[in-house]
Amino acid sequence: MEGSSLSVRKGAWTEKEDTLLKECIEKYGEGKWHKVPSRAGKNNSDFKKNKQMRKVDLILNKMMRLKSAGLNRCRKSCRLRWTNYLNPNIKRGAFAADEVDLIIRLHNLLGNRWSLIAGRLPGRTANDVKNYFNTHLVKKKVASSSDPNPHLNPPTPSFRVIKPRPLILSKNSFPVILGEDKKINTTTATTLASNNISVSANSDNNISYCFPDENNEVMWWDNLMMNEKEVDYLQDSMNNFNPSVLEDWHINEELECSTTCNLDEEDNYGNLDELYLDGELWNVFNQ
DNA sequence: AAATTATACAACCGCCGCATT
DNA sequence: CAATGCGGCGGTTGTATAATT
Repeated sequence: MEGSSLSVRKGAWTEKEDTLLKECIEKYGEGKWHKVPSRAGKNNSDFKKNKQMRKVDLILNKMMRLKSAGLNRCRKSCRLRWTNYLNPNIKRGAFAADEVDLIIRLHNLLGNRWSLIAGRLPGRTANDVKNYFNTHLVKKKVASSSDPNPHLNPPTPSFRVIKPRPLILSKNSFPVILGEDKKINTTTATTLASNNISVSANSDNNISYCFPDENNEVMWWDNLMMNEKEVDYLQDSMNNFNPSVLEDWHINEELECSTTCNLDEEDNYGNLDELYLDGELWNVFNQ
């Protein structure tokens, strides 16, 4: 699949190209993919030239694509080859049963967001996950359909995709914060506490959900597993919220503040037992 | 054994959001 | 503010290999 001298190579990568790319990544690190084709296949001294010379190099490389000595590949091809194949962190071999289980669960939650799904499977790439799903999981579902003409009447998937919903709300649609008694209503507290969801607000009165510990895998998972019913419940609470209850709650105009809600089973109220003005807004989950 | 079909997965394409110019 | 370039993503295709006829 050799193209003309001015076009970039396509198709399968050769060993030589792989070597050039690996050496380039080892030398310069990942990223800056637009620079990779010109960097790969050159020795260090070439890149100690002055800025102007490097610019000339780049132009020349664009024209010549380093015909024989360098890597005649576009930036996207380089990135793809590295992220999907050459990266030493990639795990090879068949998917384990627990990995498959996780893929199915995450796909139910996230839909075809392969990069997100792969992000929870160490060593697996989005392409791997996508390929695996399409070849091993989708076909099984389709094959189970009894419809003789799937083109006219496509089979209904046996799984339901629940897409995550953004949970950032304006002050006037948010039900949680009450007045000086530092209490929140029962239903909201129950939902929040059972999902370990925290609430945060900045000085513009924009209130957001966040997860309590972004480094805690179990927490992350628990919160993601919040099902559609629970989300509906929460949204419903928000829709029925009376904004007047917010009036007594003062947001420090200088500092950002955040709260953590825990359900108190004794009086069935969610006590606002943590409130800190540390100037640091909790990491917002979604925008 | 040869031809055909199915499968697996590497790679490409077009689009998008974001940052920079 | 528009244009441009970049990194990244998901859908789709291409192709080598395996399985079947």
